[in-house]
Amino acid sequence: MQERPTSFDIAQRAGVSQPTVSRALRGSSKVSESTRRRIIEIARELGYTVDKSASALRSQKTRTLALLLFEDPSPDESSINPFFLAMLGSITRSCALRGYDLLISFQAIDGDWHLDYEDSGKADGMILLGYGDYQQYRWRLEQLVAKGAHFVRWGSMQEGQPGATIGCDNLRGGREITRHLLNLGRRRIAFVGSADPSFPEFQDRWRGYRQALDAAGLAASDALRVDAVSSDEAGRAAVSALLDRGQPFDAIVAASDLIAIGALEALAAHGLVTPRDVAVTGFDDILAAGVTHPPLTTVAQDANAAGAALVETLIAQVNGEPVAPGPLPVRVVVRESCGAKLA
Amino acid sequence: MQERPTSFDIAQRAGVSQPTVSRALRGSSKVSESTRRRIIEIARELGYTVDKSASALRSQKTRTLALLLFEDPSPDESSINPFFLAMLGSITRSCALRGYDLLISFQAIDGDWHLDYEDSGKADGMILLGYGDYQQYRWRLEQLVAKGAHFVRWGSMQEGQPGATIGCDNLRGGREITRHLLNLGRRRIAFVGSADPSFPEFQDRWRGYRQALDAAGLAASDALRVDAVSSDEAGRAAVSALLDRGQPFDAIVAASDLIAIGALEALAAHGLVTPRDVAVTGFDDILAAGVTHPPLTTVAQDANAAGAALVETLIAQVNGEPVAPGPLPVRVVVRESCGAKLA
DNA sequence: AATGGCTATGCATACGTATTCTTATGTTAT
DNA sequence: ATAACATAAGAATACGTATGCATAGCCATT
Repeated sequence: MQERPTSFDIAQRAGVSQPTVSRALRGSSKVSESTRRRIIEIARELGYTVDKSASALRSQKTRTLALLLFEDPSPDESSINPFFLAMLGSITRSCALRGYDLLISFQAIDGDWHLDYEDSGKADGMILLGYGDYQQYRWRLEQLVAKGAHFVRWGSMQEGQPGATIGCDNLRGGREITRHLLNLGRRRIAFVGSADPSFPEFQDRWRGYRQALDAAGLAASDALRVDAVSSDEAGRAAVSALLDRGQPFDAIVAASDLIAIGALEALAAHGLVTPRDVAVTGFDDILAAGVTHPPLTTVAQDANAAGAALVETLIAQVNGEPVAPGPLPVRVVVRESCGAKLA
Repeated sequence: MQERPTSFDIAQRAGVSQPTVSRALRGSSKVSESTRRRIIEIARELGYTVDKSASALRSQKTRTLALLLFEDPSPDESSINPFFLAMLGSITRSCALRGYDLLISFQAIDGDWHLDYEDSGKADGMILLGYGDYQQYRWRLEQLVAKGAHFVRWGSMQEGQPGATIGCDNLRGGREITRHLLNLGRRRIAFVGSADPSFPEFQDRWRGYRQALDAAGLAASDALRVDAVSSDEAGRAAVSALLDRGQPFDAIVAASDLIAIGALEALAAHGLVTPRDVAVTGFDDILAAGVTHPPLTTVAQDANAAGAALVETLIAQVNGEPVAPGPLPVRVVVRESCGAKLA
């Protein structure tokens, strides 16, 4: 266990003062190039690294971002939404590229997270990730805005929301996947997923679904919509309930891949063949979507672009450069559950 | 943007000194219960939170752990090993339970991570997660030990390794899944995955595979082993190569689920039916394993237990309480790719 | 009543860096 | 030669908390 060298140690060996060391290492223009090189060399020899706590305390900047993940309603021990996990990768990488550390934390959406991270100097800003009841959410966002906290939220991009929000084009995604099914000749298309304002992404996808039906001269029917939050169990239960209604349908637009996976299982359990009897589509393009039986046609969100956009926007905000990003593009990924690849 | 209150503000309103506030909030026994209650009340009113940087600087403890994820050899942009992602959830939760924050970071295994986190006071200890070439890894671990750094590694538990390691019982897992196939009457069982000391987990699984064959009086043949790192592409390529060898086989023990998924695809591409022609098993029980076609029989590692064990062990180590955890149990999950559920 | 011991609190300071202000050392212009 | 000035670096200090040490008050013991 060696003694950790401080900037004073470097200063002494370099024959300069401690502030000069600090300036040299931070790239200040007020230190001569020769001195800087000498200092950097000595720092490397001694294995010196800047003390994060001291630096943060003095400068009041942590160069750390916090990622807050909100659980789905049922805080099932092991399941995290795979799409968010995929974004985690790109968020982490984007942070690293910009020289930021990333704190990660799971939160109950009705917890006290809104008064912690930035206040306590744990992070310079936070990324908010998670489906969840927007009503419970909103006033906390407003509190954050009032405090002047820095944050970016992943979600449905709508007017009048407190703070910065980035999301993919859920409306367009819902519209295009539904149009895809219409083009394949499906006419009685069900929607599985909440259309409630509490889940604005799902609501947007549902609105897209309705737009596509309208454009085709078909009316969306409440009899063909059934609520489900994002889990395979919910999808299974919802589709079972739908089947029990006795309303005929030839396709299901699921509001997420997890729901779609549940839907596939429920259909199979009832002896229906996908896509022959009922076509099924998802949303998210998680890894599992490629290996379901049949493989799931879905709407891909670009998790990499999403993560990068969140990080870039947040850092800009922290630096006081206002930015107004647009919605991220989506893309229909055609596999087999929609029936497009049948003869 | 309000002014952040400090412990002095609390002290002033409570009519005590700043140190008393600090003691009261940290639960020191040297402050009277009535004073403590008053202070806590005032702190809550003012929305006070302890400044993490200042606290860390003074006490030299960050109450933060760092999770370092090492990439697979090819740093493919979007793919993270799903099993590690699953562990991430329980690691995060365990940290939260113990009042620790969690820093997360992706690292190249041959990078400079070993001299950063603890030195710079970013974290009190680190969790090391990732398959990777053990040779490149080992001397960095030795450096960490020499420095007196705190860390726990996820991996193969073997004698003489530097620092603390926690892993599941890979040997037993390999043995039991192989025995399962033997019990189902398979006799020409191939192993797909590296048997190289650079990937000790895979090597352990391979050793278990051999033990099971030995116990059944069968000899493991090099002709039925083919290298693959953990990705579906690698699995696909490996099984194609195996098929090209012309050696007959009736089962594949894949060293990971991702490899197994690649194997399923390669077999299907060659017109072979799983499990009729070739049974396939995986290792990890990632989410995707339940929805492959056919669903994958695999060895489940308990990601929750694993994450908790890592965190508990590391915190104990940080607190100077030495612990010596044993390997975590594994469990064969029987689905359909092994043929057990055929008539 | 004087002494000792215990409890609750205050005082002073340390943690290691970044920043503001000041000063020394040239350098150029007059 | 001197004044004006740019440049590089030092001195002093602030950031907010935690902790070792000192002390005031109080009760019990003799």
